[in-house]
This record gives sequence, C-alpha cells and structure tokens, in this order.
Amino acid sequence: MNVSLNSRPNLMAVLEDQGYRTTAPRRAIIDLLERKEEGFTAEEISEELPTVGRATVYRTIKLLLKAGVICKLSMMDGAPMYSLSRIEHHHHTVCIRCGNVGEFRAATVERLLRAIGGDIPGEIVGHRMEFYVTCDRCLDSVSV
Amino acid sequence: MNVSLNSRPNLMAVLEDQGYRTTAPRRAIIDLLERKEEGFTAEEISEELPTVGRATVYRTIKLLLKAGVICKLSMMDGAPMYSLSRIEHHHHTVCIRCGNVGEFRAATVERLLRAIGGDIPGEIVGHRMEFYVTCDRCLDSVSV
DNA sequence: TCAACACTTGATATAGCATCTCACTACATG
DNA sequence: CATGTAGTGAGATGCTATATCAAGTGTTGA
Repeated sequence: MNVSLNSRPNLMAVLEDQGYRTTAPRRAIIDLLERKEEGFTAEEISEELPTVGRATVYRTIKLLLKAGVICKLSMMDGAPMYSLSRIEHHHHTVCIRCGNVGEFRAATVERLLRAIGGDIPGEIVGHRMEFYVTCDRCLDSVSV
Repeated sequence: MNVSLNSRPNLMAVLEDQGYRTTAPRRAIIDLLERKEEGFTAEEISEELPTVGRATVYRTIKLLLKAGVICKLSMMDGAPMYSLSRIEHHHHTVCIRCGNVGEFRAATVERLLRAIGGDIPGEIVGHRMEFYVTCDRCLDSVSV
C-alpha cells in the first residue's frame, strides 16, 4: 500500500507556513526529498543537485529539521543521515547494510520513557534513541 | 584480573591485556582520564596535555573505546563527548547545562529492548540511547 | 646487556560534515 | 514594477577525526 506518500506533509507548504519564501533551489531540494523512499545524506542531495549550492542544501535541511518534518539520525559509526518524518513522535531503525531507515512508534517506548523519568535524577529535556538492524531484505540476500 | 579497588577498571592494564605497549603518552592520557569525574571531549584532553600530539589522543581514545572501557556519546546538538564506563551495559544521561554525564541501567530498558525486538522487522544489531537532562545541581542553581 | 624489530609517536596533511562570509540575486509586497 | 530584504552560491573556515610517514621507543631474544 502507498499510504506513506499520502501521509507525508507538503514540505514546501510547511516552510511557507513559517514565513519562508518559495524559491527555485528550495523547491528543487524538496522535490528530490519527497521522491526519496529511504534515508539520505546531505552530501547525496548536494551531488544530485549540482546547480544548488551546498550551503543552501544544508540551510534547507536545517529549516526542515526545525520544522520537524525531517529527522537527523546517526549511522552506527556516527555518520549523520536524514529521513522524512511520517509520524509524530517516533524512533528509527537503520539498516547497517543498506542504510534503509524505518520508523516505529511503540507504545512500549513511551511507557518506558515515563518509567525512566523516575529513575533519573534531574529533569529529562530530550532523548535520542536509534536501533541498528539488518533489515529483512538484507537478511534474505545473505542467506540466499 | 585487572579489577581495581573502586569499580573502575585499570585502563592501562586493560590495554596491556590487549597487547598494547605501555608508553609515556598513553600513561599521561589515561592518568588524566582516571582523574576525571565527568564526561570529556577529545579536544579538552589534548589541550590539557600539550606535550601529547592530537593524533595520539584520538588513537588512545579509540583503543579505549574498542576495549569498551569508555563510551562515546553525543550532546543534544550532536557534539561528541566521551565518558568512562563504570557498569557493563548502560545508557547515559547528559546534563545540557553542565555537561555532567550519568550512567544508569534500568531493567526497564532491557525489557523494552526485548519487547521491541518483536516489533521491529529484521535483526537488531545495536542501539543508541541517550537522555538529555537538566541535572539536580543545575536545577538548584536555577531556582535558588 | 643490548641490538633489532615492531610498535608508537608527533607534525602535518587530509577527510568529512557543516557553517560562515559576503557580494549578488530574485522573491513578494506596496 | 520598484524596492527592501530574504535567500543564494562560491569559497573560506571550523570542528572532529584519520592518514601519512619519518623518527622515536618499548620489548624480545640471544
């Protein structure tokens, strides 16, 4: 099913709502992102759009991050990558073989966070949680 | 066995066990780390030991990381920092005001990980989990 | 003991990700 | 459609970290 495409916000509209202008470079970047099914790196976007300056790529990514419509996450070795957000508050799985990014929203996680709040001294102001996996597709390609 | 009296391992001994030589620069770095109560950055170590080359600082940190006696973690903005490991498998709290790093090992977390294993397609090979807090000390200093 | 060899080191260059600078461009509003 | 300003690109710069490589230094074995 193709729910994912429909459930994605219109990224350009999100930026417009924040008072940012619609410009050709931003549109090019966003069009590219909206066609991506997987996670992506900033450098990859920059390479695929040679006419757009790197600074603009990073600037636009930053705007989208602040708007909350994309997420920044890390590969297991710390290399940064980005991914479109499909659901409100979620966490990520990153395949260490193919780089494919998944999202999940387990109620268990939310319960955990509340439970841990009591164990931790001080006030929790944020968290980071990522799971590194070998995805089913990659598991198949290994065993076959 | 290289179990020291307090719960921290003897870092130099850990490296020796892996076949690495005891050298003056390594000893200097490790002595400094063992006196640190809080998290630290590589650059900070390098500045406090001007006679030791940066490369050696990073190399030694990497060895200790591989040996599992220190952890690499991220501040909320992604800036890297390191911390001595005191307990086997744990997670971190990082104070966003003072940078103090805490460790905790909540049984809840381990249960969560197992529970999530079922929800996630593919095979989990690792994870990253950090909590950003304002620690009690900093909360006090704000309210006083 | 000591020489030989392999491990280590430091200075420097380089890599990867990201931001800053600043003159120039082009969007949106009056 | 002129104007003010947000936005842009080229290139410099910053930061964390690693690669290179000649020179230095632990350890081993005779």
